Amino acid sequence: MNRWSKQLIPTLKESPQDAEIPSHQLMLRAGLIRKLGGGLYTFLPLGLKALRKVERIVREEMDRAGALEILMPALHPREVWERTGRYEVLRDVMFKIQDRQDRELVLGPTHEEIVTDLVAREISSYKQLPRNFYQIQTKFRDEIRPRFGLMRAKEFIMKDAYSFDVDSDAADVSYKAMYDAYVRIFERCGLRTKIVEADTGAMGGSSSHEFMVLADAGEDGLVECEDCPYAANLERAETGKLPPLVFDGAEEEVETVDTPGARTIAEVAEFFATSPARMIKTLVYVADDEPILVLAPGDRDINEIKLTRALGASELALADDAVIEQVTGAPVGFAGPIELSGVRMIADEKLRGCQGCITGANQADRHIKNVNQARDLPNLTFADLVFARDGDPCPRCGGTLRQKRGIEVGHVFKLGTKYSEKLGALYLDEHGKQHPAVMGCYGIGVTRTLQAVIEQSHDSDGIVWPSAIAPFQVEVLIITPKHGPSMEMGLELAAALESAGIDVLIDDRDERPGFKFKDADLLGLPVRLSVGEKSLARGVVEIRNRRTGESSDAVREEAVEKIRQML
RNA sequence: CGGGGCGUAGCGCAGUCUGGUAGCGCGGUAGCUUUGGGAGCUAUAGGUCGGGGGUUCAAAUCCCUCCGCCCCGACCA
Repeated sequence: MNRWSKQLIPTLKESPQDAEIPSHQLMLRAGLIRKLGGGLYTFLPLGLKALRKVERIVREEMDRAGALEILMPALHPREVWERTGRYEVLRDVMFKIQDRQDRELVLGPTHEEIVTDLVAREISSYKQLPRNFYQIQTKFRDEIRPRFGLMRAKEFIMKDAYSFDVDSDAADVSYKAMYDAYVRIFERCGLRTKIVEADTGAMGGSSSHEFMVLADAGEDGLVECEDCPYAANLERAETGKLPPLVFDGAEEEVETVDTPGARTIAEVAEFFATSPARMIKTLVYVADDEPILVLAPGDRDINEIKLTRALGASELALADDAVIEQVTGAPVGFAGPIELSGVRMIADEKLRGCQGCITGANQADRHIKNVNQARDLPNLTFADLVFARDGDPCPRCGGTLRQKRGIEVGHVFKLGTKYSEKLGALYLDEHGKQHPAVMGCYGIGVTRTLQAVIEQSHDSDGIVWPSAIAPFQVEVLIITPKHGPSMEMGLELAAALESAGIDVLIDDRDERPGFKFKDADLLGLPVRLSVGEKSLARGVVEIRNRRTGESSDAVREEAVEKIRQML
């Protein structure tokens, strides 16, 4: 019997100062978590109960998909990370420590190296493949900026899985199995997710999908097509072809114009009394030590991931002022592609065929107008370099893309053989020939998923838990605990519910009814069963659905069955 | 790391500009009343005013410095 009076459920009437988004506020107010420091949280009994339910769903679906649960250490010797070169890549996100022998260890931010090392030692034959290993474990990342409670924490619980296959086709099958398992997991958690094409980032690999929970508080931008299933993370999203940008002055010769004080796109556009879209934004980047002139429409933002990819660069950064002046021969703010030689240029596709545009003259306080790409910049290299945005055409069907924000709760990657080659995860085929295993990796942010559920399912009164992961499914609220018959009836019903396999919390506190009702709404358990003197006098108890707010009376005998049907 | 904000009782805040007995609401404890949507009255406990240094007869308040937290940005699996 779980009695509130014996629990630790410290609810708060007011929202703590340092919580900004609804899910974070509610987790604190409903007594699920407490903060220890930035990005560090204690799970209180109720929060832990919900977390365990998410974990159980994840475990069941991973097992069902044939993955094998293991548990790897959170502490790793530095050398393992150096073997793949990722010590450098992830240097800044890893917590580093020394043991008493001054050996260097890191707290694991992820486990590709560790699991691949295991497979390298234990698997040697095609007969042992495919295999998929997973764990549910605490990860550590020295986040630049922890945020929003569990949404981005320094320490968080992740389910990570790693598949190993004989070849790429087989790996696709493993990938699909995980993809399908993820769909079921999030469905069972009561989450509506949007699956988007994603960038593989520091993970490497060929393709990946992210499972996003649409929410204004989400940290990731994404676009989805109104007319077809296309959806992608903004980091990756492409756009369909737009008509060439043609403005007034298209037929006229280029002309250099004095533009005193107009330096930014907005200032220049204002000077010419036109829109930023007419500007050819010219940025100087340095890619692997080589300066590059990057051109884009003035109202678009450069997507550095796309740019890096298009250039085939490994390092990319905006040039500093000195480099810009050296390349353009002018102060910052007046760069342009016209009559500039000796520097590599790349332009966004949307500038192809543009006419009547305005750009910098590579002279202080001067710009050039009537630029016609085909005539004035005939030898440009084009690539997709800018972020897609709301209203752009869909790259698949030409429909309209809508921009949204989302919380990334799951991510699946096809990794290829990057890790298996470097760490020697090789197997022998039936002809005795050695091959690296083809890998995939699959993550679910378990703690983040829990918070995402609340972000997606709450109202002005509190949390609205999906039944599957609610800390308890039913709250038996005894209105006047001092009234003997009420208490007896409450305990009896709670016992009956529990024998029916339903999790029950009994609010037996000696508090005013209104106070307890408010707390019940805040906690948001799916069903509230109120036992009070008045209704007992009529021989009934009250059953209320948290989500719909509908309530109805039930006699003792039918209460359990009625509740069971609501869950 | 850049920009902004904050740090005063468990929580939410006032007081800081203009130095002079540390406050309010909620919460806690005890009692009485109340009891179907965050009750009322009374009493009571609870503070290194984030830390350190300085100025001053006197510092929550002014100065220096450090720390922590939140937001925006950059960055990130």
